[in-house]
Amino acid sequence: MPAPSASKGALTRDAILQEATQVASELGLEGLSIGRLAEATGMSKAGLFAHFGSKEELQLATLRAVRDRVAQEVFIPAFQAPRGLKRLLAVCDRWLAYAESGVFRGGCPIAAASSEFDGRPGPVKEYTAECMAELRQTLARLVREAKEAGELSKEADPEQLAYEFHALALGANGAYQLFGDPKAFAMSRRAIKERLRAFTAPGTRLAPL
Amino acid sequence: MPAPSASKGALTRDAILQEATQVASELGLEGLSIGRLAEATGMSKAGLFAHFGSKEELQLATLRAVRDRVAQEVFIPAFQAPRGLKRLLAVCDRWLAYAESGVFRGGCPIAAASSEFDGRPGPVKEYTAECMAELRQTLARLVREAKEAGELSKEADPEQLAYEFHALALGANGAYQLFGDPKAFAMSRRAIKERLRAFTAPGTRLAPL
DNA sequence: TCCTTGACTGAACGACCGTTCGTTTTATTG
DNA sequence: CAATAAAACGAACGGTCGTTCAGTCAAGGA
Repeated sequence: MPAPSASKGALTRDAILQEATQVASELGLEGLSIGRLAEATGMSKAGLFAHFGSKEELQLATLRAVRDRVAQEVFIPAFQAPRGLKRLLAVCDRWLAYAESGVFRGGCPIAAASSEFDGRPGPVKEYTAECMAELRQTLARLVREAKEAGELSKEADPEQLAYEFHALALGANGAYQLFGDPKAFAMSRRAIKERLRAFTAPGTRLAPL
Repeated sequence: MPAPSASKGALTRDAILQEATQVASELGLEGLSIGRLAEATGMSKAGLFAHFGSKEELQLATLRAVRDRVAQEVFIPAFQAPRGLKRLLAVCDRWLAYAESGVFRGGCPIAAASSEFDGRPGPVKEYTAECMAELRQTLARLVREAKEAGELSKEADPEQLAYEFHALALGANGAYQLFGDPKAFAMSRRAIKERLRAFTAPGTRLAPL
């Protein structure tokens, strides 16, 4: 992930953030303490701290790193699918695969942060809300494009469907973490597929999802 | 809520737990610190601590208090609806109303705890998982009963639908807390209604939900 | 070669954490 | 009312938290 010609500081910063995203995934952004993170990365508290200047900035940097990772794991590959229904399904499928894959052992850190900080106003809450809103708006846009392509009927409500798919994605992420049951992903996939079926022409293929 | 003839100890314990559920709702079960809780209830740390013996026991007692409240706000009234589709809709509707009502200002504390502790094995995680599983199993049973009553077709999969409704309920709770947008509840209600519509006889009334 | 700059360290800070202890106050009961 | 039990207290414990600061060390440019 780090550019090969990056300075020494940027290199260790990236190493810190990689560890930080894992901890945030399992223990949350508050459980991500500077002392523990310093020990895990083999450096001093003060040395690590200097890279961020405050705990809040460390939390924000961690979330930004997660967002970048989501872009590479979900959005960039999914957007190679042709515009329309296929692209919509690709984003749903990729996000679920991302949550299932174990790239973050404790599930999506942004999802965790959105629950952890929804009662704590401030920049961290705002940033996670932005990320969540972005995902939902993207889904809504993809539904709209599938309608424009004639693959979904006029009755399909983009905001409504985006809301539902978003809830099903987060639900699978949460259920998997809480119960350890990987069937959650299959159930969310099925729910999305069957919901879309109501808005497609009778013979339509709702491919690999 | 407390029995009128309860001892003094039980009374203050109930008062502590009422405050604790509010804090847990907004700041989570880890944010619920004994010092802050003591200050909020106007007693000393040691005095409060003695009621529980450990922080973990305080957390468990808080969750038990929330569960009792959910029973009174959701399950008991909803189960007065006649068995079948109406009872299923009543549970969904009541749970959403509970999440929207502000009985817990930061949303459902059990939902918050399930996210906060899903990466921390132990009694607290186990208890929240039990509560969540109970809700899902109840929903599945109600779908089954609606099928037996002939109100839902044979194709309706109780576990699948329970999973979906559960995800939509948690999704509304989370979206409302994060975005402050009460439309989330209407969208979850609509999603549940339209999903059930696919399994009902053409003219069926999907009443007040 | 000297000097600057950036990265990092070790020690310390005040604040708060959960928890323990001994004592004092308050309820309950005979 | 007196005796006993329960409840609440203040002070302190070791530990961790985020943060600050002065100092070390190595790399890079003039």
